[in-house]
Amino acid sequence: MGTKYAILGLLNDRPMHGYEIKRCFEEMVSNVWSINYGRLYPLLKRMEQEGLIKKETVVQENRPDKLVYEITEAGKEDLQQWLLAPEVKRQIKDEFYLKMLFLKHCDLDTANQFMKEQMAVITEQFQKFNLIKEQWGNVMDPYSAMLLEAGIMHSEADIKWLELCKERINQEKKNHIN
Amino acid sequence: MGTKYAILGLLNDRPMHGYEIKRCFEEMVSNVWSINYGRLYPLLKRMEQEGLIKKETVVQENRPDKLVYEITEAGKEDLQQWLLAPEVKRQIKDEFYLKMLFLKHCDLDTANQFMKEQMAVITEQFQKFNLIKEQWGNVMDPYSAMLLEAGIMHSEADIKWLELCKERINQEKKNHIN
DNA sequence: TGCTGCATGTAACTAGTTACATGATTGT
DNA sequence: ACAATCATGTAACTAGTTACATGCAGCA
Repeated sequence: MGTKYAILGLLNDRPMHGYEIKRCFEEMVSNVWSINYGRLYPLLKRMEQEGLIKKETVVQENRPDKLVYEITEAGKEDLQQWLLAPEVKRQIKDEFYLKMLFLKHCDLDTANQFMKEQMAVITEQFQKFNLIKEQWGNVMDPYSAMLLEAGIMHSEADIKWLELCKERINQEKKNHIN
Repeated sequence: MGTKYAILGLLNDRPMHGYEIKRCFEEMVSNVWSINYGRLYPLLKRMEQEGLIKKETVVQENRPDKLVYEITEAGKEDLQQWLLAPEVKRQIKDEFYLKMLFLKHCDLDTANQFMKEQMAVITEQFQKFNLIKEQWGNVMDPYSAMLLEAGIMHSEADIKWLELCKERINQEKKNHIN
């Protein structure tokens, strides 16, 4: 349950309300995780019942009330315990790779068209990451900067891989004609 | 729905029964996708109802009957349509990255211990991929070989990234003491 | 007047996991 | 005698998505 620990990890910095947690997800961990309200609010309730976090209602003027959640000692322990175990079952699960595998069922033109468009998507992502690094790299906290770096390095790997696939597929499909 | 298209993609090669599809998942796409029987069998039924695949019962001696599924024209069209659109919402979603982010909540020793163990896991994976490449690379079909290459390149990226993180975290946590 | 942001939530849904049930055959 | 392989399935569960509902504030 990554989402639970992502929430605990964010709350270990400082207490936050749901809306704020969602914002944090978007700006800090969007590269490697995401959440939506339909999952967030019920999960916060459950985590409070389990004693991992505790709630305080903050009444605001001209604004809806905020339910500010704070991590408890039990929550901190749970987080630390999760944190220590390395991830063993890792997988680069992405439909992009599935599509690449099934390019074997396409003709060469269609395959090349797909790879061209996918390459555009990935390089755009790569450039976006680099722009963020240039603009915010100096003021970012080092751990968020690390995640950004992971994004950069993996899009770079994808670009190189796509280049390799292009060559191989073009060679393979041409041989198939002869 | 990646699983649906993974099944269609496999059946586009040749007709298969459920058990066989599961085996194919394990040996061909396990690197980028996976499935379990609890999802597979009901999904096959649904896909048959939707007219994407059609079933034929093969009676066997000394073995349970097989339900062999074949892709239909509608299924082929559906597959092709999915195949053409590049993946735009891409994310390296893995709890490993989350854990790396939350190493900020650990002391230096704990963080180093985690990174050491995680590094062992990733290099083992990397070596396993390379062993498969050496042993089977020449006889593998080029598209499966491509997926293997993706696995290699991404574990390589993770190794380099972890190395970078080690340096940064050690520097950062030492500064924090002073 | 209408849009965006703040703030919390639910209902209905899809996707995926785990554990179990059945029962024969083949290999150690 | 026991485990693995072949073969299909279901029930109960967890995880995650999408769309909707409410309502006020501030801005163009």
